[in-house]
Amino acid sequence: MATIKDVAKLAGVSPSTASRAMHDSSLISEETKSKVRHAMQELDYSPNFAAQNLANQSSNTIGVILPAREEAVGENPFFIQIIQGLASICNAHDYLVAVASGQTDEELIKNLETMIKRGNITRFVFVYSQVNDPVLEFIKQQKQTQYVVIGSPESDRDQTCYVDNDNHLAGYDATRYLLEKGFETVIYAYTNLDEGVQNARYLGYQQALNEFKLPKFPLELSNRVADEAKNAQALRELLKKVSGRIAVLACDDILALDIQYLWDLCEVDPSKIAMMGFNNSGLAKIARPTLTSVEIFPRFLGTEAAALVINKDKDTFKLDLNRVIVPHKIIERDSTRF
Amino acid sequence: MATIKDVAKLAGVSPSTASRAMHDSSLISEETKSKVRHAMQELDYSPNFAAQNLANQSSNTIGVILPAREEAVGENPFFIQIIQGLASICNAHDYLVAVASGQTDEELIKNLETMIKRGNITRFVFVYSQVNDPVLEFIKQQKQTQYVVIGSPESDRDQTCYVDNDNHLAGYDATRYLLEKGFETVIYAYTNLDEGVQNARYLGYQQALNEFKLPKFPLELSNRVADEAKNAQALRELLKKVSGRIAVLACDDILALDIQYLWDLCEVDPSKIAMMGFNNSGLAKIARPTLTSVEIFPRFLGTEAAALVINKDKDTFKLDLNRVIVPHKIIERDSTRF
DNA sequence: CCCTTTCATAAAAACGTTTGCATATAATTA
DNA sequence: TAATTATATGCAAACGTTTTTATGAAAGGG
Repeated sequence: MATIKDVAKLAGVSPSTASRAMHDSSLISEETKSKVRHAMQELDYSPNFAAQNLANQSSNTIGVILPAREEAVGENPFFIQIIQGLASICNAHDYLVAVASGQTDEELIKNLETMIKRGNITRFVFVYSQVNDPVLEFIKQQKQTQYVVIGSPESDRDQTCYVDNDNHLAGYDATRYLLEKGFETVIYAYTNLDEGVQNARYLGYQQALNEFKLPKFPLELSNRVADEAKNAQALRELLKKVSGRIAVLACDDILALDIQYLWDLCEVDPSKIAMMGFNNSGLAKIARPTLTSVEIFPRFLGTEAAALVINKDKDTFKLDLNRVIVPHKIIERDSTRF
Repeated sequence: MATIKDVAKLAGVSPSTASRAMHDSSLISEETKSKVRHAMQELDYSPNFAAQNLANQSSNTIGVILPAREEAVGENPFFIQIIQGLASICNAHDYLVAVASGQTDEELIKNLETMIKRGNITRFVFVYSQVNDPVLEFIKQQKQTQYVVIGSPESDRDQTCYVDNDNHLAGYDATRYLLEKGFETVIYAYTNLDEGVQNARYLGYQQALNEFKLPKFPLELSNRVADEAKNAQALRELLKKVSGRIAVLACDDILALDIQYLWDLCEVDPSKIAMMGFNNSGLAKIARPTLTSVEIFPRFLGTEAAALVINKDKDTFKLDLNRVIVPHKIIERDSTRF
């Protein structure tokens, strides 16, 4: 494997000159740069990461932090697309992407300590966001570390750099879409309004209904299987109060699917009620009827986060790049086509 | 940050002695080792990865390779659990886990080249397996690289190191489970027998039926939404030929769910037909009725792969450790409880 | 034409380890 | 007691970069 010394020798210069030429230093003449470039080509040279890291006292590595809670991992079908996007961009910029994980928060933090201390890793991407996250707290405390959160940061929103969808707007757009389709009643189904995403979508839903001067029908359901009867009961009660053409907007596709299973237990004709979800997950395509949903482009969450975190060292970095909003798109399917 | 020189100075020895002491070299007296250990503690020392990598000409980094095809990523809900498991174990052993990805195979290979050449990364884990995979081919060609495949290697099975479930056995066990429950007809539904997993499960299914001297009923379905009517037709045809208590064993939970949507189009009472799937995905819990499925413990695929790839350098490495089979477990739910 | 500045390059030190070789001391043997 | 061998340690080079400092040549100014 060729080293910078080989390049230098072939180009007839010293290693220091070769190094500077490679970094396009203004100290080096165009002529010499050209010689060095040719030597590099000739030898198929590319610099060694370890040596660079050692000399620069910094690693060209981005740490990506997965949540420790096993459930959290299972729940989110997007992680992998996010990581894919992240790794694509980072790799393309010659950054390595190192995954940090663990079975508990403590273990995860211990692993992060290692990465920071021994690996000189200073830039991180959280692929989740949680209230009172001790892991985030830990990273925040470290000197010299920088991080980007994917999702809506649960605290210090103004001080943290994040990339997210605009869930408020998505809720608004979805609701308007239904209203403009002529549905007179739109129900918003959720499981837990303490969860940021569900809440944001709910606020958007409210805003749209306010603009149309229509009443809101929030419906809290349980996502526990055992509570099915209770859920059906809640749904039945609510349906008694409403009239006209009805649509149910569920906070995500899974809940939408859950509700579709509930119709049997209610005395309504499912084909008369429109359904809509969020996330455009695989489920939406296989459900019957196929489910209208809001695509949120998880891959772009990854690519945008990568762009942010990579540019963090460049001092040209602007504050208004601190938050990136990935757009969404309504994917219309059979569940709202009538 | 403390370096080995600081430790050496505090312990009153030279850096080389300190280094040897840390590696528990037999050249160093127990007394000196103890002094060094104390100094390490005192200074909270831990070695710098970049320096070690440079000196050792090898990186303590495991590359984990995600498939380039976007669909492949979306399809497999296990990736993230696998990576979680992998990262947990690797991090615990002071290995970094670097993700390699790309939008196309070419891009992915280019990124891998960088990791190998510039990053000194020589050990990889494929979190997927594919026939005629150019990426695998590329890694195989490299000198000095070692890799573990998660899933069943599609070629060179005897020469490659892999960790997988025993899908044949899983198919067998699932079928036996149904037969022992008293179902007289077991249908195996699949979408593509060219796919290794579906095929292996099918073979196990066949074996069980042979042992029971019962006829096999393979049923090929399309997973394209547009083919729903065709699927229903195929199912209806098949049902005409069979009798007694019937169970459908689908090659995975998604297909099982798909089939449940099909009952309406057939003239059968769904509550009379048992359903069973594989993978114990989230779907199995939310389906109605809840779906009996075979849990395959994806996290362990990751942890076992990590153990394999980490031990690959130790020359104690035995051939019979070359393949690791992660056990499965039938999770009984309502869809087969009658 | 000498002095100063600018420009282009080289030499050497540094980053934090590991390791081959040399060396010093203690223990053994003749 | 001198010669030999074990045992324990230090020195210095090496890994492949970057960067500070030094050096030489050309150019500009008076």
